[in-house]
Amino acid sequence: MLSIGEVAKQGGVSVEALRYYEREGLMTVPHRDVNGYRRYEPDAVRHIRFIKRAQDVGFTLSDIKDLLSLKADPDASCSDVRLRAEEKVRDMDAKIAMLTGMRAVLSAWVKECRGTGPVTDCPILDALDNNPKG
Amino acid sequence: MLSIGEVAKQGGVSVEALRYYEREGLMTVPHRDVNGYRRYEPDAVRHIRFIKRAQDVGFTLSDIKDLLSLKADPDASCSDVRLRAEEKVRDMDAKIAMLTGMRAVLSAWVKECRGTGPVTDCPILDALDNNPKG
DNA sequence: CTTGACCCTGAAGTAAACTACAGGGGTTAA
DNA sequence: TTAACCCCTGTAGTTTACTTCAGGGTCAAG
Repeated sequence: MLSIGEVAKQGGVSVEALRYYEREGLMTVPHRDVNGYRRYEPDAVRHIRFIKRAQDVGFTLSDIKDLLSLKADPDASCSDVRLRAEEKVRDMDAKIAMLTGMRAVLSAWVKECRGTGPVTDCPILDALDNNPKG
Repeated sequence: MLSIGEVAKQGGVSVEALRYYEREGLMTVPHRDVNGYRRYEPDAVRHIRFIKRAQDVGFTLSDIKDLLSLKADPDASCSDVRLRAEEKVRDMDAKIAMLTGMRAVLSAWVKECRGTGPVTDCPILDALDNNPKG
């Protein structure tokens, strides 16, 4: 049995984050010691790492809550999980596409700028002002 | 002279957003009519569109406030603007790289999943659990 | 004279994922 | 016994870019 501090350290999160996960229903409520301290099974560390890895590939805590209930549901199927993952991949594709587009526009403007001279004659500001110089 | 509703419509933002920009110092305080209503110069629409275009290429309102003060500063140079833009491009590159990495990992997991069978034998959950199946 | 469209202020709510703070108790070792 | 840690609760703050709400004034048309 581990204290909250030990779980936090081994899981790579803060103690406050653990209490937050508990409040948000991402973890089963741990047992309490006589003094009121939380006591975790060693398995809790694995659980935290699951959450962290899921975050690392783009899932939100809300998504993760959903994944965890699938994981715990004997009637759930593998395709339920795959659907969530595919949707997340699509979300990321959309974000990447949007960022890539913005990046392209902005870097094109940067290229037009010699970087010298007064701001009154700046191609970037002109572009933002919709005052194409050509 | 335009009412706030007219500026909002022509600028493509909400009335509340305009008042918000004013509070945040992104717009010069407009004149007031006898009844207390805001009265804008026609130029205000151009100003709003500047803000929107800057948002569309990834600048935050805080960045934009900075850009606007450069724009208004006769001593500012074009390179000041370019530095901001280059930094933003770098930020976006970092975000794109992070998303692309996450996407790659997740979609690799998806590919391992046949999408059939019980959740107890799901390669995606196994990966999240750090239980490589091979 | 009332209905509807517009305007005003100030404060609070939203999402996400925590962090920080106030105020207090438990444990251990020098 | 006092310092140095650890733990507890509950509430509030953080960031961004607004939106929503409560409560109320203004104005033109019918």
